[in-house]
Amino acid sequence: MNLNASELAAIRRTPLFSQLPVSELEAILGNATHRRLGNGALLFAEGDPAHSFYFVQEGGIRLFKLASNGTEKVIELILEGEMFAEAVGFLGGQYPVSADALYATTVIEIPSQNFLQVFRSNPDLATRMLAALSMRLRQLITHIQALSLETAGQRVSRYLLEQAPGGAMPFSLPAQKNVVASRLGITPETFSRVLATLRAQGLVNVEGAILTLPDPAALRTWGDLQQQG
Amino acid sequence: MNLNASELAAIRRTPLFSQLPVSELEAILGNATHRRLGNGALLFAEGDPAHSFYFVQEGGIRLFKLASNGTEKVIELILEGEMFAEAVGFLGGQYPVSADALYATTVIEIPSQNFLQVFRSNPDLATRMLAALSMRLRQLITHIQALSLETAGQRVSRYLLEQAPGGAMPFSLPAQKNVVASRLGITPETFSRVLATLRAQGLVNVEGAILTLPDPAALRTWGDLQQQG
DNA sequence: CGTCTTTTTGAACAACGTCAAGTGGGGTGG
DNA sequence: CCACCCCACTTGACGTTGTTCAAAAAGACG
Repeated sequence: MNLNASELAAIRRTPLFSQLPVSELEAILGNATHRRLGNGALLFAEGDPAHSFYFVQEGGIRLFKLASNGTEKVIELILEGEMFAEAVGFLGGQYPVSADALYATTVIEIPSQNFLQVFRSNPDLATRMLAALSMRLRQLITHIQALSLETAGQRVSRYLLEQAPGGAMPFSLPAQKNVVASRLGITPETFSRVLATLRAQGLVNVEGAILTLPDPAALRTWGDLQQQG
Repeated sequence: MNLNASELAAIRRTPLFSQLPVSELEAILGNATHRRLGNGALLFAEGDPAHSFYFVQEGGIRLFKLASNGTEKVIELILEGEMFAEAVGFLGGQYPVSADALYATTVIEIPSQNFLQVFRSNPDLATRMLAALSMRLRQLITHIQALSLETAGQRVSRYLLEQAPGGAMPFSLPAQKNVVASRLGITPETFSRVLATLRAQGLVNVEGAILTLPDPAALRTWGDLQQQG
């Protein structure tokens, strides 16, 4: 195994692997390797044969799709300590999205092959896997709902509320504003404008890259008011 | 078991159960029951405890979410012979969407409990399940992409092309136009207008409720041209 | 036929995107 | 230490798409 103790521990903190016996975890991670990615480096492209899934050890990953006119649409942002592309091995097909690094990033690449073997003999792992997937399914459904019936204001306020740990703690955006904007399905300009109104109303404090939500409840109310109709 | 032979056969035509040994299939379907729904009848609501998944024996189901202002957004349309909500049992939680009948509909309600048991002892079923889920995951990702970077015209043309079996065969929309429009994330009015232009250009023929695409390739090209940017 | 619902059509409006010009801050080199 | 540049971000003016509201037309059904 190519991983050290602290890396193992990190992987064990994911819901999927938290209670897997050591022997099986080792079987899965047997061929795992590190991949170090510079800022913006491509990890895989949409359509590439899907042979591995990934754990973000440090940094962040952007999952996106390319439209035929060349513009990119961010589907999801994966941050430190999270896993992604776990599901792809099961169709033996291709990655449905492209992935690149939000900044200097280290991922652990885990070939799906070993995982599939352990999976077949460990019902508990299988169940966890299903749970993880169905959770992601729900997130995507929420995402769809947000895109199709929320205004830009609603999406931004909701996103900020999701980011704020606890509710009023300071936090920083996980990526550049144009990336976050794309994740929200809006342009950087619109994102900037919404943030400006929010700041003007005292609902968001901006100090450099650090954001604070002085009154999360008020922000939530404001978001609801944005509703069109 | 409450199901007759032809019902069993129908269920066996789903990818998930196509190769499951009879004994296990019977174990899963042991407590299955019929549910007959009138036009528009509610099967379950978002937030209801999720105890079962469903097979559409006859008719169709609309999965939707309610916004806080009361408007409904269609997430997916489930037609005859398809299954849905397979995944919910694994989180033991609540349905993330509401479901009602598109027209008079019969579904087979399968308690997830039995399924979970068989699942734990049958790695093959588990693998199929994962495959099914990751396929649905991909569909949702496509859906998200469509909503966030395709114009109304593109979405309609793509949807029509998806519906047309083979390419040029006549077909009818699976639901009323306002339902389909919502599924596409547009208003009925916009849907109607797009269809009107399409008809004017000879790309779609409308005879009552029956649509035909005389030239699928041309329709696809037209859709690509709608691209904004 | 008359009524009710679905669909179509029309016109005005609003939200968001686009294009373009500015602002500001952090890093680099003088 | 300061000046400059570069890049991300902001701000402004304008155009387009799709929504909204309203009303007419077309089906469905008794």
